[in-house]
Amino acid sequence: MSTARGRNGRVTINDVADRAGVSRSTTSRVLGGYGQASDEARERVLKAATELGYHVNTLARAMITGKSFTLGIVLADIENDYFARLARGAADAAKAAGFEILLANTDEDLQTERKAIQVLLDKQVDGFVIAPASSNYSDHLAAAKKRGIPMVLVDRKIPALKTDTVAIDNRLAARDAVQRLIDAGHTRIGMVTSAHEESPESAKTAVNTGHDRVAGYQDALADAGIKADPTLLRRGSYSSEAARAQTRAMLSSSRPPTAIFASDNVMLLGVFRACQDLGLQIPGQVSIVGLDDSDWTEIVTPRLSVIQQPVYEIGRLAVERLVARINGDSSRGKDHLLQHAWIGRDSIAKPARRPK
Amino acid sequence: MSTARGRNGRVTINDVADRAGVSRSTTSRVLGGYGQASDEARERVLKAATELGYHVNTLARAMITGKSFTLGIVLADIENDYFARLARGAADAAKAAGFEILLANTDEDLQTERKAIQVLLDKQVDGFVIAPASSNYSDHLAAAKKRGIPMVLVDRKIPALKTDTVAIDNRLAARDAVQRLIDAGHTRIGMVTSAHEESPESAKTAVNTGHDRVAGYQDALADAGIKADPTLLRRGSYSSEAARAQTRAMLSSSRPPTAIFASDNVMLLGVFRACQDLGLQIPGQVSIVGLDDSDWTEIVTPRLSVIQQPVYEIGRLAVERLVARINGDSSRGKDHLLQHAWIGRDSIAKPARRPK
DNA sequence: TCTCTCAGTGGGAACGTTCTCAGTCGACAG
DNA sequence: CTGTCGACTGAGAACGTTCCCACTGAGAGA
Repeated sequence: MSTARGRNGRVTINDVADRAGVSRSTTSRVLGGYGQASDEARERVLKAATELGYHVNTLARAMITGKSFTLGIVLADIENDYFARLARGAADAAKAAGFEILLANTDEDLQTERKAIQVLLDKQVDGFVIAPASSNYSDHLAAAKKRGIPMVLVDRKIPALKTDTVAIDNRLAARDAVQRLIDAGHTRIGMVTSAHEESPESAKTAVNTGHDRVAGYQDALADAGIKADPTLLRRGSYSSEAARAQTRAMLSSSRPPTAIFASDNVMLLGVFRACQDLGLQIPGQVSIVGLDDSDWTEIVTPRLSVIQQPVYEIGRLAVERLVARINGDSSRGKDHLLQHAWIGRDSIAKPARRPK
Repeated sequence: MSTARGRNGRVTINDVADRAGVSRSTTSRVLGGYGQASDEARERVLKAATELGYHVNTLARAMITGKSFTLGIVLADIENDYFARLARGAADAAKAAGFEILLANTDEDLQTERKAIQVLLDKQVDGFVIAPASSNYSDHLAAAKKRGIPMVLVDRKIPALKTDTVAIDNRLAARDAVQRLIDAGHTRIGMVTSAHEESPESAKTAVNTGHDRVAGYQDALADAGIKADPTLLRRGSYSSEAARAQTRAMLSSSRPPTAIFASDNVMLLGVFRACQDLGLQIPGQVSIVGLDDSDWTEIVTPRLSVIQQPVYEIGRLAVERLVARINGDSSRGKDHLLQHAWIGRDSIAKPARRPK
């Protein structure tokens, strides 16, 4: 009961050793569960530790062993339900493997991301999972990799890094989504995305999720022999309000689309609200499909058809791969492409006849 | 450019000192920004540090200083948008104050919570923010407090701990929500909650958020002279599916309510879906009000009226209070009650006439 | 010239662990 | 009786910092 203490108020291994009447080394062996120790020593140490309320200082341990059993998770925004669910999958996997999670939001800002990674490294994380803000500027990631810090990319690829990446096949997923609209008879299909237009030089290195989805959209159109209309591809910043404005503009134009593909859940929300704004019947007057499911897609009227990503699985697998790397797996970095799924609901119908 | 290293592959302060031609002490002073150092020494140290790519090992620093600049955040579930937003507020405040965040999910499980707190303490967090799973069993929190670890409670109160608590006035908020239904003319008002029935002994210590909201519901009824009908107070586990089932049962009973108050966002989702299940018009046949806003409440049909909590602010303020404690504020623990707000939308109307 | 001060400096201890290594002791084989 | 082995132990170094303290030398004041 007597909570004896070292000078600093904390119970240290020395206090336990003193009370148990054995050396610091033996105490450490018992408590750390390695090396040899007689039954008697073990018993006395354990008893003393319990009585004193001893708890290991993992910082001190980490200094010696070089392993902090802490993982960094670097995401754009934990408030976005996509990342929240991803984080949950990651957290569960981390817990299962005995690791804790240090969280960082980047808000898609490269500078913030650089800083966050530096802080994580300073805190001696054993590795990190990141949804990188940019596919072009990844020197900070390359530097970390060079220093031997394991990392796993989620949602977005940076092939040059040759690191493990967990995601879906975004191009194929987008293609599948658009194909559903084509199957329903649509030929004027709009897309709302936050992917910026590719500049000549970024096109070489950028293999961004957003760009992949645009490519998938174009694939589907091309396969169906539909000529892409550039006015139907709307790019805005990554916010539902931007998507809302873009969608309103597109639908109010002289040659509006009969169906719209939203590149992710944030954009989908904006697309949906724009249709509400304009009083358009879904799917009577406009069909809608999104890439990414969300809680709300099933309770709005009508329920929205979407391509669903196994987000939780992505988070979980990312951490599992990361832990494998930390534990010495040095095989070549690999793309882990998980399967997307079609969730058919009520937001797609035949195209409405429109006055020419 | 030459990335010189200590024996372990990491650049240490010794490497920098050697290169700069000064002692470890001086180097530490310059890099740590304390104590005296001549301009010349400063310059040489900084130059050497940059050249070698030196970064401090915060673990080693924390061991000496006793401050890890890491905060624990213990929440039920980061996937719940309430907690996600709270976490975001906390993360932003932490970043502003120069702290990092170690995240833990408890799933409202007491055992998990105990473990999580132990792990956080082992990792030497400087303090933590917690939404405690139980108001009754808080010995682990009391123990941490006794050890001098600062903590701030969010969303839920444990008066016995006498610690800072950041929340809204749940009883008043619930009362306000129900009052809106009464104002619209309702007298048969149901409530769906996850708060368990109070047992005689828990009633003494438990001052749970859930119980407060039930009390607020009862306050409003009592003030209006409405006799509470126990069949209209439905308790289920904390999941929207449970709320959905409870709501369906209540609405299908012989004397259904004309309006329903949902105690939180998870419950509200279940209530809403139950109304959809039964094909009931909202607010024509049933009025609905919730406590907690969510993304989806504004896009469903009809848009739901709710009491909104300043969730982000709660997270932010909690961390600010925590940081103040860490920095020496030893004033008495205080309840910080933030203002809730009424968001009037389209889910409340006069009670429908029902066949007797 | 002799103090006194004070900015600047470096040596060594400290933080709380783990790890390496040499040593003791008893058992047991030859 | 000697030698070898293996279980067990503890002293001391190490991890990468910060902190304490004593020392130096230059400048100021008497």
